[in-house]
Amino acid sequence: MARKTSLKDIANKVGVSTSLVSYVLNNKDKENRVGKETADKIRKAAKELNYFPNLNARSLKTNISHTIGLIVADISNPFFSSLARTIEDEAYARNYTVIFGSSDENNDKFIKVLDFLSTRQVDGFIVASPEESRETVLGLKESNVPLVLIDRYFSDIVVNTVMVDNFKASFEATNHLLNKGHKRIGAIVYESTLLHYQDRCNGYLEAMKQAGIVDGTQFLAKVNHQSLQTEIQEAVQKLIFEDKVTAIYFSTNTIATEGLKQIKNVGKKIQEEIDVVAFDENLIFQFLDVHVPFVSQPIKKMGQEAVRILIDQIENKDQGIINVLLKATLETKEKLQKVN
Amino acid sequence: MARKTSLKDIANKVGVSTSLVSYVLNNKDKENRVGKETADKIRKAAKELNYFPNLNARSLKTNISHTIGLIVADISNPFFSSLARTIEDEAYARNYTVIFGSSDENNDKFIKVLDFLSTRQVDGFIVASPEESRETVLGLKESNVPLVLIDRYFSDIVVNTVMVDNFKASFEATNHLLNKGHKRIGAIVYESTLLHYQDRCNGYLEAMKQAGIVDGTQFLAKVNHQSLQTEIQEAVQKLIFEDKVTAIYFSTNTIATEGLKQIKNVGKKIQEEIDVVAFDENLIFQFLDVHVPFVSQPIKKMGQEAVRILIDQIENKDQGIINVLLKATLETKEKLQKVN
DNA sequence: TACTTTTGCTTAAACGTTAAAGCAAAATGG
DNA sequence: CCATTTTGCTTTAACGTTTAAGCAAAAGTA
Repeated sequence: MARKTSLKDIANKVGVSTSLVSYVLNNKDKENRVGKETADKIRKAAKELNYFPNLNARSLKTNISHTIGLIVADISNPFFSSLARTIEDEAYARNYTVIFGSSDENNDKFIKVLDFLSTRQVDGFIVASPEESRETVLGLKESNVPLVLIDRYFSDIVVNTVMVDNFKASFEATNHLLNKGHKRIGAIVYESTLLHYQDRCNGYLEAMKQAGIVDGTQFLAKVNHQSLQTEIQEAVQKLIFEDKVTAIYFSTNTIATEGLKQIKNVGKKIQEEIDVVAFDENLIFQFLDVHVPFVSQPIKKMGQEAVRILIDQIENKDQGIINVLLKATLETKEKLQKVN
Repeated sequence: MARKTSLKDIANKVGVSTSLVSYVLNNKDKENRVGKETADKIRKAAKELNYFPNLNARSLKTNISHTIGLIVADISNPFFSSLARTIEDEAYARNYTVIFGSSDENNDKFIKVLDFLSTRQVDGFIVASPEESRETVLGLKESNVPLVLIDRYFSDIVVNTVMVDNFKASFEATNHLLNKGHKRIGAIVYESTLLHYQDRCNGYLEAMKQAGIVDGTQFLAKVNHQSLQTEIQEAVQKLIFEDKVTAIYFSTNTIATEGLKQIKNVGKKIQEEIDVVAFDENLIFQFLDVHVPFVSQPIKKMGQEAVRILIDQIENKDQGIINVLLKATLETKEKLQKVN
């Protein structure tokens, strides 16, 4: 691979010092009293030699790499890849690139990715922190690297966050079912230490409690991330046949997918026999003969806010700790029809 | 953000020169005759000071950034995000990070992303080149940056590629329908200059031709990427009601999703009334009451091969131009049942 | 004319690394 | 015991930038 052209190459060609070239190409020629003619010659030569600055060198000198690190649970998960996309767009627009890594909900992998990216001198991190990562995030925060937590948070770590109001959305989703007259409403949630998942769980429980119908924990199934498929299979069967629920709330995308499959598998008609509501949009909803109400997350807004906060922090337009709490809205059939 | 510890900090602490520290931490202490005790002291100090090398500085010196650039059409598209994931895993395992960008099937954006990543001194590119990007890819190739094209190719540009045999897979998919006795088989493909899409189209046409039943072009609907939804709507209606096809081949993931929706919308039963086959797996297949045969792409293998070829090239284990053609297999109901 | 100011440039040092070259002291060999 | 080799380290320069400081010539002022 041929060596790229450097400031020095341009300087030699024009017959000036590299400093002048640097000033001109950074559009600081006016402040630094570079002659108009020389400036033009330099710009022309830069074009001719197809010059691109070496950002590593610049970063070494300026300590700003214009790169942000994005760590999510799994980039191939549609929620995170959509998030990644909006983060990419926003970052590019601000002249930043993004390096990414997946943690697989595993703190050790998370640490590995963090080290990997630190080594690349990223200017800051946008992080969806995995299970068991409290200490790691705390350490990260204490290292004073600009940091924004997205999607997940820790109640006792004061740091920038961009979150969705999971509790409220869950509460509303459950209420939707309650309002339709259901009393025996099941819920399937992740067995997880992650607070945002617990919020979803608590939103459901609170709605049930306020409705005063029954102790919600009775109809609550917690499933494990690893053995999702079999556990959801069991959960759906238990809820339907033992607990005789008439509706189920699925608290995540993946749970909804598997859960709906199971309802079909056990021979029940979705919505007619077992009413449902889900957290997160899902392509498959379009293929059910009925409309599944779902909690829609403002992914684009989340990504934009996260990048904005992070870059402001990096560039010292610092405004202290910022916590953005976005509203996730329940999309029902009625609501959609109103739009059309 | 507190300054990170550098080689110099360690050198000062131990009381030696930075060179020694560099040798030791790069495990070149033996070759460079560093005393055992000093080496131990250096390693200890590095631990204590929580040293991480500055890869920008190293890269500046060595001209190797251990970063690869990944450019796809859209990272939020499930095919590409899955690909990104396997590329990430493979790259990390080889001590490389990946920076990504989406081209949106647009050559100008593609060029912008390329420049952006070049500037970051990536060691090489894995690229799913967008529409109208022949000249750009040619230029990239001529710049001698290590490069692997993935998913898409140009017949007249000799460069590393990792492809799937689209023609053959399409041919087999169409034959599957022919073997079931269908004669009037429609196909919906992208109107595109991208050869891999054309290959899919040609695979269909060739199968139809060999079957000698009818001129396939008659049942071929080309749809535009931009106005997908409406065009597929029209295409499906035309194929079913005017051309009286009894089966349809969907040549991409997105086309299949929209196409299947339309079949339902016009009141036809999938498979019973209109038989189908699709290119690429799709979550929604699980939600149809019938099994949709589909062409399964070896995404993991694609990512692994691309990274392997690229890094070998970067590290000069150069083996000339490599073209990998992977087989995409038709997954039918019968086949799946054999596995279980 | 003799000064100050402005203009247009160069020099030099630094960022954190790597690695070739150099150099003294200790160890070895005959 | 002197010459050679080995050992253990340092010095130096370089990668491509940025930027403060410096300096001579031209222009302005009085």
